[in-house]
Amino acid sequence: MSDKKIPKSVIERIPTYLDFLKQIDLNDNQTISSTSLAQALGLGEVQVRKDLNIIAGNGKPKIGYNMKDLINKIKSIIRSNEYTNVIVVGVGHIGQALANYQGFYEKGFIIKGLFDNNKDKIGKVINNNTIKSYEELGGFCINEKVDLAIIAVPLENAQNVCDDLIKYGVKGILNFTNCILNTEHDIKVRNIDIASMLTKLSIEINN
Amino acid sequence: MSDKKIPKSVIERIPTYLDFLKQIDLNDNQTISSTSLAQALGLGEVQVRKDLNIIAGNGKPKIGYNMKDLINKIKSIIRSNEYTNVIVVGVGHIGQALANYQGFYEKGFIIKGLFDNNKDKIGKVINNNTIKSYEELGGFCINEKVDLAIIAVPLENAQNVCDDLIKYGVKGILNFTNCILNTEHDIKVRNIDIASMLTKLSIEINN
DNA sequence: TAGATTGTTAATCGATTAACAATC
DNA sequence: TAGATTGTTAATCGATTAACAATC
Repeated sequence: MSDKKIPKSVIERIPTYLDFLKQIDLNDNQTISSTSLAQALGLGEVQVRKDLNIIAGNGKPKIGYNMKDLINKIKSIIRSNEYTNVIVVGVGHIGQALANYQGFYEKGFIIKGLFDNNKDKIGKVINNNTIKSYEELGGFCINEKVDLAIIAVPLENAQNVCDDLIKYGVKGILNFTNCILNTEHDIKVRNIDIASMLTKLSIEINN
Repeated sequence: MSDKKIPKSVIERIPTYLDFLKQIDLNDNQTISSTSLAQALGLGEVQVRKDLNIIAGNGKPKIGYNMKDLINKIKSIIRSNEYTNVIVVGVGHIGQALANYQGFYEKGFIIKGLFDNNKDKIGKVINNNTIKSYEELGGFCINEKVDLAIIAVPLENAQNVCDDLIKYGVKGILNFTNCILNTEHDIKVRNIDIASMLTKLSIEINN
């Protein structure tokens, strides 16, 4: 990356910007101002201006930001000019839902493989993906250059799977278990712990 | 609430503390120090001490924190001495996975109702819950005093469902769509946008 | 008493917001 | 030129970390 590091807080907002920009007709609107973006997304307008300056850095006074350019800049930050390969490890209820999830493709992700160690599941087809044996994980990750993996296995297997994925060169993990994954290498991990989300909501309601 | 407001950053960590405390045998260990907690959870020890002070506020020098007391304090913050009723609106792939999710009960949540507007789904039973018609939503929320709801409907219906839920007295919403929900009232919303999570991971990998 | 551990006060850091200058 | 809109610099705010005093 030639550019400076993007602050964590800005990363959090980038998908929101991209989603919104994508849904606007580029023929009708060639530029957009930070003011209108801020209003539509419920953010501060100075914040949006600062974000866009970090992301694209070529707004024009009086005119705003060129939408096409903005979208391309964001896409290049995400590296989503091409599709990114993702695998799902663990095809339980959550794993199945993910395998069927329609939102990935339009955001530039393709589920390339499903893995499970349950013999009854191996070979079954979900949404055009055949469930593979866990033994095939290593070879697959290396051959297909898998960068991102989703862990949706039972809690007790999560750390093992995580260790394996790192070994096989995966660079980012989306973890659906509430296991605190131990990762020494510089791999990126994000956790989605659904029950904890409810817990946090519960606290906020009473806070 | 008689106590002061709990800062947002501390709320984020409370489920982690509780999960960890619960898995320790209370007979073997009656107290725990901030140092050991910090190490186990990969947090700073001063941070843990500050958090626990806000949460419980009765650590004893040389001894640490009484585990039983700590657990009870956290539970009272979550209001999870009793079970909290949750409903799921939208029984697609994600909704079904949630209906089957085993992690809720042990964290004090019970899925009390599943709702969908698809006639083919209404009446079907998932994990002991019969899918109800969307028309029944209002009466159900009011009668059962539902505080928390999970939205897992298609994007285009999300705002409508949200408006209805607010009308029916729901206080917190877990939103699985990538719709930016518009809520004027002081209702708490948390978003789980799975595809955006992958997007953020993608950025971090290249950042 | 001495040492471990807590709680408090001050310093640092990053993110947000405000004020204002630059410019198309 | 005047006005809208950007970008920059400074102020504020909240969270984290560091230093240290209090105490069981």
